[in-house]
Amino acid sequence: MIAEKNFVKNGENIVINIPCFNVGLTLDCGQAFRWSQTENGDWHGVAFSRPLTLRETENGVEFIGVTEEEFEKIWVPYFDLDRDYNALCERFKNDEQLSKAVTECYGIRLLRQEPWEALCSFIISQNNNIPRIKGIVDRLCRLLGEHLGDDDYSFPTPERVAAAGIEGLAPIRAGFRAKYIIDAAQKVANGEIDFEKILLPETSIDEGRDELIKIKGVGEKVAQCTLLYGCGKVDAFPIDVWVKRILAEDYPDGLPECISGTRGIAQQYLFHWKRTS
DNA sequence: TACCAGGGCCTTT
DNA sequence: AAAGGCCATGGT
Repeated sequence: MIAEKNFVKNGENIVINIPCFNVGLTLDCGQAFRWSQTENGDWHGVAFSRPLTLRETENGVEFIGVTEEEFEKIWVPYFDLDRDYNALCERFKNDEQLSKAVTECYGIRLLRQEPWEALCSFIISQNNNIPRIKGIVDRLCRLLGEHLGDDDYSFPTPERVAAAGIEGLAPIRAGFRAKYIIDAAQKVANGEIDFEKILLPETSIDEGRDELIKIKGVGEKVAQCTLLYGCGKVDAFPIDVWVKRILAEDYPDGLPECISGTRGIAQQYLFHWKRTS
């Protein structure tokens, strides 16, 4: 179900036309690391072990080769298509800086990724740059993920990663982060970290954070990223070097009231706006 | 509270 | 082409 129900089946494809969905911005604004643009301008990647190609046309966004069932079950939640971003952005415009951010970065949607993938990806992100993060994640998936045909691989399960061990991860060249990835994989695989519970709406951000920081190499920032991008906690608020700068320069007296409840989405607009301006 | 931990991208010289 | 700064950080 989409808030503004506006999709049609076009042969093998689903075409949607909804406000505030810029595919390139959404997939390349630093929240996910497994999407890339092909030569003809399409976007291709893998999520939930399903390869997907997206195409922006004048009729809307085409989900190539996707059934209605897969669209509803997988891609509507992944691309947060049930949320009314126009209403959200209107609310954000009550703040001066945010008003610029949502105008200049119009079309960003917050992706609802798999919890384990988000956790692992943001452990890899620490003290690292985006091109290299993508490289490490790509090598991890090729090394331990399931081959899905063509050049597509699933994100490896925590069990597979834990079994590989620190030495087994050497080929992905994650550096000092390898030991953190293994500790995370072990704690998720043995149930010490229970994403089923963290995913429950009644589990608070603080509760989730307290669980996640038990993992070596997971501090406040990586925990907040995992909750925001992987656990549907849209009020989680990761503070990296860019957001720290924004807080110091633009919000010395604290965050505006108009983002309460969805602070993480506001953060995504501010982060990308600051980084690209 | 500093400083250190892989490695490589990217800008500057 | 070589150098050096920097990077969606956390541990010690």
